[in-house]
Amino acid sequence: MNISPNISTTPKDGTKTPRKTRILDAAEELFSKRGFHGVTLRQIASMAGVDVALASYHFGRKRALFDAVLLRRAEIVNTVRNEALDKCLDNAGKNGPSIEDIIAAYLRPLGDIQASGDSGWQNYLALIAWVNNSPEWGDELMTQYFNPLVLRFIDALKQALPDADEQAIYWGYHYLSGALTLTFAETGRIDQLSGGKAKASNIKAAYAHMIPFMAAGIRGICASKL
Amino acid sequence: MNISPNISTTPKDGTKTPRKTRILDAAEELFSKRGFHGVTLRQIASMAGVDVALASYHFGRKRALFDAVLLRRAEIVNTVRNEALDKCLDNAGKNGPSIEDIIAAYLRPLGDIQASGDSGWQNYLALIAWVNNSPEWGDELMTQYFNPLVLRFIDALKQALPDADEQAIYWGYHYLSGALTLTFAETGRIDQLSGGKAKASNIKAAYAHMIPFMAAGIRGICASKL
DNA sequence: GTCTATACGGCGATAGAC
DNA sequence: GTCTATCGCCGTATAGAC
Repeated sequence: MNISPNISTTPKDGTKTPRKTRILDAAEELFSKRGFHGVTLRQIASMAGVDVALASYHFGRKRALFDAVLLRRAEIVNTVRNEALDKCLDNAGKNGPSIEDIIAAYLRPLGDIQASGDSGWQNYLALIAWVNNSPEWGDELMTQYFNPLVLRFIDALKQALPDADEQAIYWGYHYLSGALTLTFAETGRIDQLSGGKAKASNIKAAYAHMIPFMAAGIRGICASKL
Repeated sequence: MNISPNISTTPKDGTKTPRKTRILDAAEELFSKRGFHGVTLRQIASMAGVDVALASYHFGRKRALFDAVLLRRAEIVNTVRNEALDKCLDNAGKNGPSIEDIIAAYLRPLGDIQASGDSGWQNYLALIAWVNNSPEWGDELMTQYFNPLVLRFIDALKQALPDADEQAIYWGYHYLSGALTLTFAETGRIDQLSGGKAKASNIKAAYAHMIPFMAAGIRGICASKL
């Protein structure tokens, strides 16, 4: 599936794309690297090659531009991931899908997006990582943009682990979420720490390890009485 | 062990603590909530009840103040965690400690700090979460302040899993790190998502689940051929 | 040494003229 | 749809009071 309908995926010919889109692209890139407060409208405008005031004209306040950046790709991500979850549930036998299948359905679309090499999408995912870890807006924005999908995912886990303590499942999701978003953030820390033996740029490896790790972890806390 | 020698742990009598300390406390709190760029020196000075210029007098540039905040508690955390790792290795039988023991030694001191209820320490941990997820400085600063401890921890894991693929261990650490720092961040997201069934304020639950989760996860990716 | 008052150049977001 | 103007706050430097 094409992950970027209606979205300029940072084409070479920058001048042909609408200025409004160029502003969103620039904002996405800068916000993803330095967060909301670390970026100025002038920097965004400069990177987009437009006048400062054009951003305000199109989007209003700085915060509204930030929201517009988040919103632009949210629907697409949610569609792709919901489809993956549908397929996972449909293809399962009468006992339902395995934990691995559910987690793979949740993660793999993101891995595909990240591995596509589209820098716009990579910036978007890094921005989500920033949002998720923000004490200021993490709760509000993640709830606003991704709650239905997350709740479906957690529900599938509950069905696959009918005897599990509910609280354990929420904590398991929380850990998965933290690990996932640190992977999005691409700080370079794992490269440094491992002396190059593990690389953040090796997206396939990141997800290939993440799926069995999280499945085993969730099984672990749901099996053990705490 | 006392986790806060020489450090004012946000006492009631705010006026008695040295102004330099009050500046650090205020900076710690504000940086932890809004990040480096989201805070101004004037806000910090105002919260500390001092003149703006005093921060510059004591610390120089804004970035130097930020570093001073990080440095202040880093040595203490590292000491406590190194001791926990020492004890874990000493107490182990000739086969060495289990994965669970190693992870518990790595995590439990942080759980104790967080559960102590000291708001200064809680702000500090939230700030570390911010740093860890920062594409701008995450790699540089985490390496600078915590690398020796992290390398010891990873080494202990390698010894406990002699047949494991090295890359898998680094990825396992990476996931643990992401989960841990999202827990520090206390965004309130897990409360919201679970409808109150799991609470970020329940630190004991967070760590009680985290230890078996991570142990099972690391076992999982080290056992399976990928 | 510790601290305050003040000032400066620069850039922030935004509104209003064009 | 575009640009200029404005006002306030930014980080920082400094002169001097205690």
